[in-house]
Amino acid sequence: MRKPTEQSAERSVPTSADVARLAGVSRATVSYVLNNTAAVRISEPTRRRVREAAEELGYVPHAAARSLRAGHSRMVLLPTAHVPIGPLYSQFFNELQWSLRRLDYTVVQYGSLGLEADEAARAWAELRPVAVVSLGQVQLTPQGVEILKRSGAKAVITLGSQRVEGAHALVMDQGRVGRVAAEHLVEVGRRRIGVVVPEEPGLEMFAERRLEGARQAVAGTGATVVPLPLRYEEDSANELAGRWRALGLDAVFAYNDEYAMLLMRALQDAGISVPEETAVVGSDDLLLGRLLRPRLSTVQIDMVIGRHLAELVDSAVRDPESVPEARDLLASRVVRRESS
Amino acid sequence: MRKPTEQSAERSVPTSADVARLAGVSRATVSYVLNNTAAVRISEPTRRRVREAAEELGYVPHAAARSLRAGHSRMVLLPTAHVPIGPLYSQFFNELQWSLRRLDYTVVQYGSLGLEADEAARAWAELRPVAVVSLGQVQLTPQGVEILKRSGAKAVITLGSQRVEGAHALVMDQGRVGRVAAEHLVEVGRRRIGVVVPEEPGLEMFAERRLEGARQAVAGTGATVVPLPLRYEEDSANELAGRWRALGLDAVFAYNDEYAMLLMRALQDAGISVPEETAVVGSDDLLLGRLLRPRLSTVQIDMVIGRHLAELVDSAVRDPESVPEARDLLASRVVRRESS
DNA sequence: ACGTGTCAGTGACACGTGTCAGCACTGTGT
DNA sequence: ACACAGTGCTGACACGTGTCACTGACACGT
Repeated sequence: MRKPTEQSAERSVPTSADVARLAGVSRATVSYVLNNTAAVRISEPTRRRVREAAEELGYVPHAAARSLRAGHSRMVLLPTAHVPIGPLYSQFFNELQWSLRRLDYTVVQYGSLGLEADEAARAWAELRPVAVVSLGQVQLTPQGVEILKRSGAKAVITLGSQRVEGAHALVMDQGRVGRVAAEHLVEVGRRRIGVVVPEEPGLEMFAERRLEGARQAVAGTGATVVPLPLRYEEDSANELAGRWRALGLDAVFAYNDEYAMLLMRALQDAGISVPEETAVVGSDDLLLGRLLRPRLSTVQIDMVIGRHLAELVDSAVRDPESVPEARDLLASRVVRRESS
Repeated sequence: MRKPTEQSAERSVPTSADVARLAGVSRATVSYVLNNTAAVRISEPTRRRVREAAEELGYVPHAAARSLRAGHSRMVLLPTAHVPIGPLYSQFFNELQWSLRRLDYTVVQYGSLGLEADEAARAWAELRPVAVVSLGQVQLTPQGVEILKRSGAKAVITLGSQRVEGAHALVMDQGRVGRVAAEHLVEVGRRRIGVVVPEEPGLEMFAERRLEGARQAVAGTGATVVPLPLRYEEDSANELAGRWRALGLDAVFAYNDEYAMLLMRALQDAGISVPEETAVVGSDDLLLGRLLRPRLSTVQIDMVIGRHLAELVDSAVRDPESVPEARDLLASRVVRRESS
């Protein structure tokens, strides 16, 4: 009764030593049994005793101790700042998470709101993740990448259009979205095509690429592209619609279904007929776009990036030297409704 | 030149021992300096040498080792399954993250997609978080709570309308949203009020409470409430609109601006005039709702929960026995536009 | 009686960190 | 000359885990 092991220290969390004591075996045996270590043979009765003891104590291994001993973890860190919204992102994210779990990684999102670039990198490095996937919300510097790699990260991967020295990159071909939209508009006979460029921060890298894609699509067709800065507010849209005739456009690719809806309403309120006078095309195929009259034409995007990205992570972890510089084509097609 | 410490073991992660060696001091001193331990006095020149050595090696402390030694962490775990979308959630989430950081907690989101309840709890427990905030996407059982508490979690907090034995709860008064909506509709003279109940999984707990709130609001006024199951699809909305006249409703609170927009369009297509024949009220005050004609009336919700929740976490960690059973009123008001 | 082999399990170390007790010096008062 | 306090630093332990080298016990063939 002098040892405080049994019930007196009730509130301390059980360790594998406690399990070993209860099962009457050594700690090593406990480890072998609970991890199903193949190279060691333990008799079935002993296995049962260990498992029952673990169950009874409610033993849960200590991840930190485990990865400390192992010298590495299977943690993939996903820095998060302002959560982007929308079903597309949600789908991508779920797919990434799911695919990484299948590959036996643990996905951890780390809130990095309000941290400066290298400060953030240091915070991430403390967790010793095996890989870091940056969605471009926190700007990653080459120094940041160096910090992470030095801390043992096998792979640092940037997603999107940014490219950082030392990091792997999965380039999303956002340009493709602009390209198919502009191609469609040219095909239906439009000549002067506006391209909405959102002014909201954090969207630049998508917007710029889509604009660029549209430019490529019209090259050599005689059509032209005009960038149109727009904030996601009614006033901004009305202001733009007010000087629409002066711009002399007969079509607009509006970055997004949301921006498209906003702009289309403003155009109609300003007396501009859609699609006769101006065609409107959005992107993402939101259900809400189908509710407007005319129904909104849109670019439908297949989000298969999640699985690609997961595989990129895995191969980069296995062999950090291989730099596949993957590129995803963002398979996308125009769904023509009534607004174009 | 026989020690592989300097450049030959280049690729190994620097530890505090390496820093100590380079600075020519003991490891203890390094720890004291880098943590600014108040109770120990170290001369300024030594401090500088240590800091410079740490800088030169790119030393980053090992969070796992640290929390292993400390016996506790400042990690708040936020299980994530299907990411809910929408600006409201985004705002809440950023606020929570920000507030917890100010209280010196580290927020970690853990992807728990596809895990069963207690399996998930065990996975979380491995990380030994000091607190777990469950948003109700993964159903938490009393056993799950027990597992977490036994693993050292000081606070297990559920957010939303679920309540779990053993866990603290921050009850969001979702009923309030339904209440103000229904009150408004009664006030403008409506008598038979439909309340849309989304059939999508994961929304039940919100939907049920809002319905309940609407029921409370009409009690004693002579008005009645009719629940209307609806999927977020055009077909479902059209089907509902097709039998609208048979339902004999003169108003509907549609759970959401999105559902409201969907339903309103279907009603109009079915020849039912809004708001004359049927008034429509949504919730969340999406910008897009203002684009429809008539403009959508909506319930505007103040999301101040983030800070409340952070404070609840902190107080629960400080004194796990205190059970404040907090309740948030979801301060909300109707913004009347043209659809009601 | 002795080497050889298999089975079932154990003891001890290392991972990187924080902290406690203690040690060598130096000044300071008597 | 000695006690005493203060300063600046170090040695050693503990946290919980995985794994390697090793040990007793027993069976078998000669």
